[in-house]
Amino acid sequence: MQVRLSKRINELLVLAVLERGPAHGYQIALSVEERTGGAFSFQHGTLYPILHRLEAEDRVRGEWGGGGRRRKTYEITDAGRADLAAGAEELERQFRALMRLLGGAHAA
Amino acid sequence: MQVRLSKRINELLVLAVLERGPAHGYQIALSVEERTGGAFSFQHGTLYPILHRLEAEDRVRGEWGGGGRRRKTYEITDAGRADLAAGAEELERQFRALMRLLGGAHAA
DNA sequence: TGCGATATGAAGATGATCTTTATATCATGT
DNA sequence: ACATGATATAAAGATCATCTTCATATCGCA
Repeated sequence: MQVRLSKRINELLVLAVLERGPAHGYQIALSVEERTGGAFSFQHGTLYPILHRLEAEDRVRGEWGGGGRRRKTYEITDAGRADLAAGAEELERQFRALMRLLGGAHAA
Repeated sequence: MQVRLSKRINELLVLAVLERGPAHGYQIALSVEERTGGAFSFQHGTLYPILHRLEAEDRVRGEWGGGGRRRKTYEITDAGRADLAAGAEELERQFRALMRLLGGAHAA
């Protein structure tokens, strides 16, 4: 698997949540879990490094929010949006190829 | 992600190929690449450990084939077939959940 | 008799993810 | 006032899957 699928999926999940509007890390984790019906979730030791990577690569922009509480709000950048669109398409292509091969194996 | 998706996918790819009939490692690698249109492929340093794991867990059965050439032919077991069916279904469920979230992000 | 393809496996490196630890604020109950 | 649990982030260390490389060996072809 040339591209690490899990890594890519994790990035896309974060970007997809942020496409709906800015959020901070904790919210993103809750959102992913809720919006995938529990199929995907983040350990916080996984999520924050991903956010830092996305930020370092300008796919998201992070800003420390005011108000006592130490919290950082992220928003998706244009580059992030483009990456999300390309990634979602590529991922769907990959999964179709995968399910074609697995397809005969399960009922329904 | 509670279950490592890539690991699971790799196992299912191998099992799916073997469901079509016995094969040895090298053939499995070619088959996966061909049948997924290049979307998935194995490095041999990845494939053989997977086969050994599947064999140790009785999801496949390996037998050293005769004929000079050192080659081991694998066939899927009943447990492997059951695992494949369950895995394919679970994977499709996960994929649908994923695409629901990513869905708005790409054209078509 | 080289060379490339076929064929398998072990060892070491890389790196993504998970667990743990640390820190700190806020809301709620008592 | 104080404890507790939820919110919130991050670094450090452990684990483990995957990749790269090294090692071995046969087969077909030029």
